[in-house]
Amino acid sequence: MKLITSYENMLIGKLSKLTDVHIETIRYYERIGIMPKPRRNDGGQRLYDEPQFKRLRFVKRSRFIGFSLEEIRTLLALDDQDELTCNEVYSLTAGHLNGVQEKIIELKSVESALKKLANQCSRGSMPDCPIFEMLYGDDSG
Amino acid sequence: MKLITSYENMLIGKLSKLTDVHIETIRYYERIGIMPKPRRNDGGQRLYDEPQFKRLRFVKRSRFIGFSLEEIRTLLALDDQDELTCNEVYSLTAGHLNGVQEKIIELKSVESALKKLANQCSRGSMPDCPIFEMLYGDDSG
DNA sequence: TATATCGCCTGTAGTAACTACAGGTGCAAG
DNA sequence: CTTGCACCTGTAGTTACTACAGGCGATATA
Repeated sequence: MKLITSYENMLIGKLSKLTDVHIETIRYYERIGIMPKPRRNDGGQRLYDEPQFKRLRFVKRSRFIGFSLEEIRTLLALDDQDELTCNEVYSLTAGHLNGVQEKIIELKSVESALKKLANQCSRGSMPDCPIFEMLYGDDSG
Repeated sequence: MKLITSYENMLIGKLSKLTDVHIETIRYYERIGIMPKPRRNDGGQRLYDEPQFKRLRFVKRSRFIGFSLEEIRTLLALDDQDELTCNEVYSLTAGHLNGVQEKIIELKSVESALKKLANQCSRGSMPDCPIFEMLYGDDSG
């Protein structure tokens, strides 16, 4: 009869579902120190609480944004040590934004190359496929 | 006094420069069968010729386009066996175009999230950094 | 009570596509 | 002859997971 899920004493499976992070990944994060070692119950199963949940959610969001685990480690360390200067966080973010924008530009050029390839293709089965020609021939445009 | 570089009996370093593929990567491609085993000189050094050069350039271009090495292996096999049907090549290409377009959309959403983060940041060193808040807080938008 | 099933445990190995050594040889120039 | 660079082999490391294998804990059913 409880409508609100308690964040206390969660087993790993529940944490996994709440955060949409695979169980194996959670254990991996623990192994490499991204997540702290959790309490255990008598049977040795991991028990998580709300702070852990929030931390993992933070990691998930940061990963989605494209931060590497090393960058996330830095962010978490800043947080843990209360040495969080917004400047550092900002420059990480701005740097990352830059990288993402470059990647978008790159992918767009790949996209147009692929479109060109696909358009030139009559989809016949003749031996000199234009796609192949383009990838293989001397002219790279 | 030769203005035209000969593609015959190239050492790996020259091939590397011509194709802009790292030496280690060329050897790696050989190891996994993407590139054939080349001839050797008396000292055991690899000797490459024009067909090898073209093949490597093909691989490079295909990698740039975003084909995986497995996909490239397929393309090369089609070529090697003269079983090249343009249809197969086309569907690989079209499928890949799809993937690239999805990736672009995803990155754009990441971009806008990052922009939002960066814009909200006053770059002070106050304890409650808006970037952190966004990544850490309850509201995910 | 027995058993079946499920979720959890540890530890290791595999994935993609390279990259980076360590330790040794080939080859051309001074 | 020696210096120095390019090349050789083979192995291990990288990123961020993912996938077992083999075994235990808890619970539901027969």
